[in-house]
Amino acid sequence: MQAKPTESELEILSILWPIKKATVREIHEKLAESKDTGYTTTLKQMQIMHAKGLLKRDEQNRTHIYFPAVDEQVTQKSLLSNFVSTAFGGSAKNLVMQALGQGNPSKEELDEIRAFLDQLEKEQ
Amino acid sequence: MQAKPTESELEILSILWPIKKATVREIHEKLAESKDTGYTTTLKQMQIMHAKGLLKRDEQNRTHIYFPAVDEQVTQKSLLSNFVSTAFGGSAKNLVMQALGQGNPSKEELDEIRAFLDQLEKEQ
DNA sequence: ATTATTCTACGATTTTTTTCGTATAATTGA
DNA sequence: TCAATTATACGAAAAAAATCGTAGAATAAT
Repeated sequence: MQAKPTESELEILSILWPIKKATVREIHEKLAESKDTGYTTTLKQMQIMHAKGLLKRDEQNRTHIYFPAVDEQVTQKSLLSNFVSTAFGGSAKNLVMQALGQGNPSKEELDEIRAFLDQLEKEQ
Repeated sequence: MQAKPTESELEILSILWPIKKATVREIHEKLAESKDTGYTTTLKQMQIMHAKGLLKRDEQNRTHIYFPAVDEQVTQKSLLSNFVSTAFGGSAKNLVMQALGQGNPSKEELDEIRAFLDQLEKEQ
């Protein structure tokens, strides 16, 4: 069973998911845009994540390369489920409306969501 | 400025928001359904929340009565905004679709959401 | 070839969050 | 009335999460 990533572990995963792989330094520089911690902090964090099984890494070369070891969708799903129940009293609808309200979605996105709603209903 | 509630503070707020007010014992018994911590732990937690300004309380009687001091929607909004950006790379749409997918919403809820989408689009 | 830079590993500290024990006062009930 | 129960307050400890410094090895730059 996969432990829930902490806040700062999630930051790292979020960077890593889209780009698939990265060195500690690359991650660190991304992080540095928004927070102000030392390089070894990022390094240590990623080592811990590796030990926990959240990241994989290639140790062939001196500069290790890290990969996500957990699937983005799967992780999001479990975080979301936890979040909905603690922050939104279990109501996905409330969360959805709030999210839409502040997300400023484009017409295209709205249409995608509509299509998705239709499909959901049909499946039922 | 309002500090972000921690995980277990959020559990307490979630109980309190719908029922508006409660004693420590009432909260504790609710919590006891899902976790297994002592009474004084809940008490202390609520005292801390009071000190932080997350809860108000009426100290008239020996058994204090606690109230939420932060608005549910406002708090949810800020938590959500944080959550979307860390867990969903800032894409509200992705979060919404994932939430709908697992929420198993009823036809009524789906319709509400559709109406909401229409309204959003009109506003733009 | 030397020096400077860049990495990892390791251990430790700091900070934050959660939990609990004990003392004391108020209330309840036998 | 006197013992048992139920509250709060307070301090502290335990647990979890985040941060950093230093050492030593590999690589790069001069």
